[in-house]
Amino acid sequence: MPLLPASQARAALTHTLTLYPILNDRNRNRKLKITNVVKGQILQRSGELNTKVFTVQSGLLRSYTIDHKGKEHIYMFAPENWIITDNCEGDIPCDLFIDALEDSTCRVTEKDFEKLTSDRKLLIKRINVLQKRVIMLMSSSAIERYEHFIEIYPEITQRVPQRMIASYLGITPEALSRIRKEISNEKV
Amino acid sequence: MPLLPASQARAALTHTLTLYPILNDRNRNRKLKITNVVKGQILQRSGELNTKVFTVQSGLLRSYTIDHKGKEHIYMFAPENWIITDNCEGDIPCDLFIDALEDSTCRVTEKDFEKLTSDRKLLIKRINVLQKRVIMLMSSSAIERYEHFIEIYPEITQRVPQRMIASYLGITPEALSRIRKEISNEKV
DNA sequence: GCGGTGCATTGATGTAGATCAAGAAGTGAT
DNA sequence: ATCACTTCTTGATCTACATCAATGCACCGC
Repeated sequence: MPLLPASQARAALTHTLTLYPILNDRNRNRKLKITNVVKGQILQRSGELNTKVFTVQSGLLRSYTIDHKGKEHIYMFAPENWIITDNCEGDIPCDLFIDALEDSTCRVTEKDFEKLTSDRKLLIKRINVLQKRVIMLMSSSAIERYEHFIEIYPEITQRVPQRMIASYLGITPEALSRIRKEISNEKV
Repeated sequence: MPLLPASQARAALTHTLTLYPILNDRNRNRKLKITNVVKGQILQRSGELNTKVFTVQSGLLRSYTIDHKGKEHIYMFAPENWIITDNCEGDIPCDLFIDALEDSTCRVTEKDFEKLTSDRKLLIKRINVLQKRVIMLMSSSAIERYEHFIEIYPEITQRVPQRMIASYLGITPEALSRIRKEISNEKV
C-alpha cells in the first residue's frame, strides 16, 4: 500500500501545522473573544492568508486538505483544550482547511509568531505532538496504526465517523471496516 | 506494504530522538574533548543508560535499532555539523544504537537536559527536523520517498551503501534497486 | 592466480491494502 | 411511510512492495 493515498500525500507535502494542548487555563476566564461555531462551519480555507489561532474550549475541530479529486484528507483532530493554527507565515497562504466536526466554542486570536516560537513549554509540546505523529506514522500496518490511535485518542474514536478516522490513519474506510471486524473476531 | 517492515516499526515504537544541525560554530574551536571515531565503531548501545550528546565535526554517524531477528533499521543519519543524542532521560535506558559509517571526529559532551530544552532556536530546529520527517513519511510511495530523500540529502546518497538508504526509507534493498532502475529508464 | 564475503541486481511468488461495485442499515425531509 | 442521502459493510480484483532465491560483481587476503 501507499501509506496515504497518493493524492493525499501530494496535498500534504508542503504544509506544516502547529497543534498543541493548552498548557494551563490561566486565560480561560479572561474576557476574550469567544466564537460559537456550528457543526460543519469552516473556519479557515486553503489558499487564504490566514492569520488566526484557534483555541478550542468545547467541541471538536479538524484540519484537512482537499485533493484534486475533491476528496478530503484529515490531517489532525483538535478537541477541547487544544490549540490549532496553520504554520503559514507572512505572505504565504495556508494549505489547510479547518472546520468544526461538532458545535464548538473557541477563542480566536490573531497569530503572533513571536509568541508561537518564543514560549519554551509550547515548543516542547509541539515537539511531543510531532514525535507522536512520527511514531504513529512509523507503525507499520494499518491495524497497528489503528490500535495506536484508539490508545491515544479513545474519546475521539467515539465522536467522529469511521471514515474520518480512516482518513487520519491514511487508509480507506473499507480497510478500516475490515480491520475492526478482524479485531472484534479476535476478541470472541 | 507496511511502511516499515513490521519488525522495524515495533523497534521504533517507543523511542524518540534529538537530532538537529549545529546552529553556529562558536564552539567549534574551543578546546573541548574531541573524539576520533573509526568507521564501524559503536558510540552508544540500545539498553544502556546513555548520557552523551554527539556533535559531529567530520564524518557520518547513524542511529539505528536492531529487531528481534538481528536486522538493523536506520532511524537517522547525522553528517558533519549535526548533533545527535538519544532522547532518554533519567533512569530510562535509550532505545537506539549510534555508530560511525565513516571515520569521524565528534565532540562528546554530557547530556544537559536543561540546555536541550531551553534553547529556543534549538527547539525550533528540532521541530523542523521532525516536520521534514513527517512529510517524508507521508510521501506515499517508495519512489516519492526516495526522490524526496535525494533532494534533501544529496550528499548522503553518495556516501552510504544503498541498503542503508533503503532501510531509512523503510523499504527493502531489492525494492530500492528496482526503483533506481525505473528512474534511470525514465531519464533515457 | 583463486576462493571468500558483502553488496546490487533480477526473477518468482505472496500479501496488505487500494479500488471498484454492490448491498445494508441508519437518518432526515417531505 | 417513502424517498433521498449518507455511512458502513462485504466481495472481487488489482497493485505495490515484501520475501525468497539465484546470480553477478567488486574487493579482499592468501
